Amino acid sequence: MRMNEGVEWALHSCLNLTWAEPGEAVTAARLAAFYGLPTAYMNKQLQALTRAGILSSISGPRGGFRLARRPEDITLLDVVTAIEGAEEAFRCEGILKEGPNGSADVDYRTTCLISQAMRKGDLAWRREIAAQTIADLKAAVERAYPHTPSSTRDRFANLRP
Amino acid sequence: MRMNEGVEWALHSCLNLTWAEPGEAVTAARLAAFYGLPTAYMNKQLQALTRAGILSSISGPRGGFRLARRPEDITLLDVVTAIEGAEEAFRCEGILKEGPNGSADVDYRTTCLISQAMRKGDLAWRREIAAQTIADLKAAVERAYPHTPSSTRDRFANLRP
DNA sequence: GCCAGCATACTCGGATAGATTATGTCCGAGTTAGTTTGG
DNA sequence: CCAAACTAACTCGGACATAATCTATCCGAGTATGCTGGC
Repeated sequence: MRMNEGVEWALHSCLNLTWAEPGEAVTAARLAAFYGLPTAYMNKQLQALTRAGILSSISGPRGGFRLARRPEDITLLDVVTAIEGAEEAFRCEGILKEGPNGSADVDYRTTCLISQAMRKGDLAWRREIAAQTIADLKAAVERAYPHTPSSTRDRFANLRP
Repeated sequence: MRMNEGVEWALHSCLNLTWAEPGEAVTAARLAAFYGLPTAYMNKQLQALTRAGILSSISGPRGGFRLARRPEDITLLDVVTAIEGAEEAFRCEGILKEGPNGSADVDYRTTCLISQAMRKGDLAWRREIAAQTIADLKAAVERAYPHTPSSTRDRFANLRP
């Protein structure tokens, strides 16, 4: 049950984009070089974020990615869902169908008590990370590491990808 | 981030074992046939539960598996951890090491604020499913479906695996 | 009739293949910037 | 000198390989059972 590596990349990239020059689009190559990551695969993650409406993309020279919404309106759950998909972690495949008194017509995701119990956990997880936004993270980082905004901008400016 | 299919099998099997005849060991073949699942793979899951101290196994004729502890002392988290392992879902690989002012000596799982934010979600999930035991499920099922204990025992007795 | 020894069938346990998903890479469609050429 | 068209480089986007993990299977080590033969 490991989460995709791309989730970490996506979260860091969204955060980094909050510190980019206003109106500036940052290319996938720069966002990847920021952490020494493979460009093409980073591009893949950014595409997923774009499809989810979290980033907007611009083609051609001077192109790249920028945040499509305000950081206050992007929750961590949004980012995770964009990369991982929306389905819950626990899979109720409805094995009760084959058990005693089982029926193929019943939706065991709603009637099976095990499924319900696991869903409680899933919902608690979702609630927790949906309560935190990129803006919250940005503020917390700037409080703990005040130099981060400027050093991020510097790195974007000086990186030669 | 899909959870192993085996988690569902393990949870149902633990529950079924609470309804077995007291002192009776149930073979992997019967537990698998209960839901029409492949025996050998079910055996693999039961082995994991045994290694985790949730079940105890007995070899030879009249052998099989039984609960190693009281249902009150087995949480859903115990079962999930036995199958999935103990590591958390979100992977902080410490990509900040390669970022500006990054250091190879720092443990970014504790200092990275993104990692901390995601850990909040992970802990909420763990807390929720650790609060529920096999005994709780057993009681809930018996309340909702009173015939389940006897029909489970019947199926164990009559299954010809 | 009773007991000891033995063969046998049964069960778990770990080692071994196959399928699915995640990871990583490549090249083409579209776009913008700069250049060139003609008026 | 100015403007319009063109060239060329750059960027995203999706299609294509490779690696890791999950799923499924197989066979061997060990054990309790039931039988057999002797006392």
